[in-house]
Amino acid sequence: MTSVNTRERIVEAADQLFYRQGFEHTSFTDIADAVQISRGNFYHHFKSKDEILDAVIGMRLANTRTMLDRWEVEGESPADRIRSFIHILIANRAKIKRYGCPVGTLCAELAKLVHPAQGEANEVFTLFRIWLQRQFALLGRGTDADDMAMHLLARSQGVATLANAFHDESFIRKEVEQMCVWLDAITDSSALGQQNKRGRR
Amino acid sequence: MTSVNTRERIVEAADQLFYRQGFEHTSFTDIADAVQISRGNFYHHFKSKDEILDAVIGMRLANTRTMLDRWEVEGESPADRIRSFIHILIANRAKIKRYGCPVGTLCAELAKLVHPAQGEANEVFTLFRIWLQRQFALLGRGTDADDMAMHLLARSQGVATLANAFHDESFIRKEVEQMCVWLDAITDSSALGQQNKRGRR
DNA sequence: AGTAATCTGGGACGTTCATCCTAATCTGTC
DNA sequence: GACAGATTAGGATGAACGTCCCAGATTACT
Repeated sequence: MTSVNTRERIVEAADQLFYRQGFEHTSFTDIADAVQISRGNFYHHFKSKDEILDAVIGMRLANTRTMLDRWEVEGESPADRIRSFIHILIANRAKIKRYGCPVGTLCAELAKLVHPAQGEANEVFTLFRIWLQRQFALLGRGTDADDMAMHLLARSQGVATLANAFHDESFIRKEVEQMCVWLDAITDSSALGQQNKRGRR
Repeated sequence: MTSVNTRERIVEAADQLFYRQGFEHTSFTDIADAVQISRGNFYHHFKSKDEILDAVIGMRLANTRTMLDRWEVEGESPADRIRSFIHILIANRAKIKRYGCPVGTLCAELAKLVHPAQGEANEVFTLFRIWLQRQFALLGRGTDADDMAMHLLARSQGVATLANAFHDESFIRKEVEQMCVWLDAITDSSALGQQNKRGRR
């Protein structure tokens, strides 16, 4: 019973450390110190470091699914839901400035390591991609819904990368504004007459 | 005399390996094998691994400066020069698909390592940023030239990140096309009547 | 209360790593 | 041809790492 708790604490600590320090640069000792647990104790919960990574990715996938599902219920219109996606950048701006995007940086690292978990890490991207694709399709963009999903994903990634490199939060705000303008243009052209609110922030 | 050659070969091999495997994941043995040199021999050319990194970044900075200077001479119009920048993505599409953007991935890695050379690595970004800013200023966009430079940098980074994650070259082509469309819109609105050729690839 | 399963701590092992050291070889100069 | 400096090879070193092992401690079930 308490072991379940311990396992969760390990995964959560590893999640944070992998994000902040990278997967390879995070050692068992780092995680052990964070969870206040002995090193050798890990192997009762996980067979290897890679297995911890799998658990971390699994948790991220679950959290992402939960978040997207919530938005699908709460968001009034597809455009609103897409705006929710765009505003992740604002909500997480401080961490993005320091550590970049958790999804993008992990995928990039695992790609260089030629790590077996590469595919699972990319699944998080796919989750966003398919979700966005569905929203754009609902906006009447059936043909190029996937292109638009990828386009928006790419812009978010680029913003995170540069905000991190230049340590600039204001850049995030500017680009988020631009993305919303772009989205409004999409919305207006596909569903004429349907006015959409602007100028939040 | 031969030592200069060796030093250069070390830096070039390290450059490639840092790109493909990441800085931390590349060991002295890896570089030694690539250059066909003994391990202990490094310390006659470099005092530490960090010093090799400095040399690699220095070489990248120099190469980037050379490239940008060449474009400034060759490119007929500022818009042409910006198009040269955008087309880096096309020229390097195979490597980007496999390893991402060399600049972005290195900056992201060093940020997580809290590495002292972080600032120097970011300088490569700054080089592009200032160069693009100048081109946009020449297009009459004095006020928001820097915003546009950052915007284009971000989009390039995002494209590289996703092309790498999804292993998709065609996505690069699509987005490059879109960026050129965007650039043409900028050009047309700022310099009316100056027709610019379109539809390459 | 007693026993089996689960959990935990801490040390041991073998590997890899960056770095250092030293002896040998090469190179250029007088 | 001798000598000094530059260059090289390869082993030594100590630290850090992932992993393994096992003896206690705790928990759960009868």
